Amino acid sequence: MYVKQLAKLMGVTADTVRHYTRIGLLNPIRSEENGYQEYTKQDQQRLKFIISARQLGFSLKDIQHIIGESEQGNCPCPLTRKLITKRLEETEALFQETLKLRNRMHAALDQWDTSADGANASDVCSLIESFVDPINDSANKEQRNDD
Amino acid sequence: MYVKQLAKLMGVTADTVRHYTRIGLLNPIRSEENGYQEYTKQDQQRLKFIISARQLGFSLKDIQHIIGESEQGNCPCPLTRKLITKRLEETEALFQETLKLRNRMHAALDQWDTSADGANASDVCSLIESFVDPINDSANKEQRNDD
DNA sequence: ATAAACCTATGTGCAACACACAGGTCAATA
DNA sequence: TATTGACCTGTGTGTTGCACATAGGTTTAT
Repeated sequence: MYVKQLAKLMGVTADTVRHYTRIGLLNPIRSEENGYQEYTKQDQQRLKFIISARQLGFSLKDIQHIIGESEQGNCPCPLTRKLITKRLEETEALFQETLKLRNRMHAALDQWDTSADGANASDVCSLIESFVDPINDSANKEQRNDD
Repeated sequence: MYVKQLAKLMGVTADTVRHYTRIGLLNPIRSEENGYQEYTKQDQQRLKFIISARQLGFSLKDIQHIIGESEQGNCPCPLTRKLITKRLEETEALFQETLKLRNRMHAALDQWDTSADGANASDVCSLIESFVDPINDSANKEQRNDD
């Protein structure tokens, strides 16, 4: 089976399959007559595993390590548990950051809705330069003991 | 002012300043005696703008375009509004994806808490290969009309 | 003068692919 | 049989926003 067929079968792009092959996650056989990569059932199973692991947030390097453990005859599960814990922390952090960014963007759009496009010569874009984040504006943060 | 000093002053790394310089966002003057980049007050203002824009989710390329508009004498605000709308959509999508990923990871950890590290020879990692996502498992999705 | 500490510019690496390119393969047609 | 066209292939490079490594220059202390 050539790259395109495997890709289609597994619902990914041919470039993705080539990428996994390049970094050694898949090990097709180089056809002698035309130089094409020939993928076997094993590669197909392997690719399925990679896709599942990616869905759970593992990086390709994580997956390499997990496969490495497995191929050395060790049970990869402890490593898997350890890795997902780290990835979960990162995902949690990304989630929080993305949430905050989204809020900032909404706040900016709200503010810009009622502000004109005025252009001082001194700045680049008055909208951006005069944006005050109501969430992170320390004067408006939680307590207002200054009145 | 050299790169380190400007970076420290603005709360970013010297590498960040160098990066912005390399892609033309900052335009320091090359000192003739030692070949170092000399940053002016203008660069400092520009850097401040870049940092603000980054906080609002604009890409460096967005910022280049906005600055380009401004330097051509046009008001960049319409462009700014258009760009942030696009970026907000992307951020919203990322937010949703990250949320779903987080949920999948939690579900996996929950499931793995009560499942042993069993290792079938045929698979790479039984934890990953036998993970069933309760959220996306179509058999458990909303309606159960098959009974 | 010389050593140590600190700074600089430039080149490369990272993640996970997507894209561009040049050329090979295969079936249909003239 | 030759040729056209559609489709496929591998390999090289681009993407984003920096961080890191390297080699060397500057400055200060001795």
